[in-house]
Amino acid sequence: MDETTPRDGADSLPFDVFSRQCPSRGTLEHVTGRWGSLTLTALYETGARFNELRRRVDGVSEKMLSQTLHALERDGLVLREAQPTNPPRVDYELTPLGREVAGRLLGLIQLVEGRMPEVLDARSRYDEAREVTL
Amino acid sequence: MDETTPRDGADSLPFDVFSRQCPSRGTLEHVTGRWGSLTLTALYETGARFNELRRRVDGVSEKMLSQTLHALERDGLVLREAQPTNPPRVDYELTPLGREVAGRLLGLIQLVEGRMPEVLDARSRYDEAREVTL
DNA sequence: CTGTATCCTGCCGGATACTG
DNA sequence: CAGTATCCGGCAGGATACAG
Repeated sequence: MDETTPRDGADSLPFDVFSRQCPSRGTLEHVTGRWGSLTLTALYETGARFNELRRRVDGVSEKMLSQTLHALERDGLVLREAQPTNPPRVDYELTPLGREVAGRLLGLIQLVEGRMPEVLDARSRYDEAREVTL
Repeated sequence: MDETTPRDGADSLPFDVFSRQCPSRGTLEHVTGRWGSLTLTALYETGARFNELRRRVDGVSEKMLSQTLHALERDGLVLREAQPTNPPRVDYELTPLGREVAGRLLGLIQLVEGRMPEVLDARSRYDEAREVTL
């Protein structure tokens, strides 16, 4: 593979996330970002209202959840349904595309969760090896 | 589902990424982070040396690539092989676990890349709707 | 070539207060 | 309840220089 080739099979890709200015990179960051991934997967089983969502995603602030939801809604991954009642009630749920993305994220998360023992093991070994040198 | 239940089926999970202090959250962030996801998938097809990797991941700085690689190596996802030659030569490649994770990431990335037309469409509609209101 | 070390800036993101 | 507005500290992360 010569160096002008970005990567295998990527020649014909209109949206290459490995290229700096490609808009797909921004979307990927929304999806995989600190709160984006958790928000999407939190909506996988069932939709939720704002505060319910806050409770599902432990640690997220109002501001960041709001920002995250707006970005995901703009990208067409989350659907926002506001009801003009009093008190106001807003439901969030995944769009079909959002569900596909969330499904993949869920798989990734479950893989990571399931392999945490290995990860923690690797960390111990890594840290131990570093301590000796120090 | 009462509010003490974290989420469906998660009762018995030792590592729940939805909980704030769980170490799995940190690993997930390494994996899905801005540079982590691109670095891992860039190594999927074949290992690479430092500068080759920098070229594959367009836009990453030396500092961030170095940091990212260290974090991934510590978590047992990337293997670092330094050869004591002059000039120095260091090869990076995925561990078996890293390959599994990268595979999932690759699927996610390809999904996003393939659906970018839909995403851009959704964005246009969203922005248009906002402009009217402003 | 393969990195660290240092400096510096922007903006991420938390806390708080306020609105409808 | 469902958010926006504002302030502000910390750190992510870029640029640069330097080391082995």
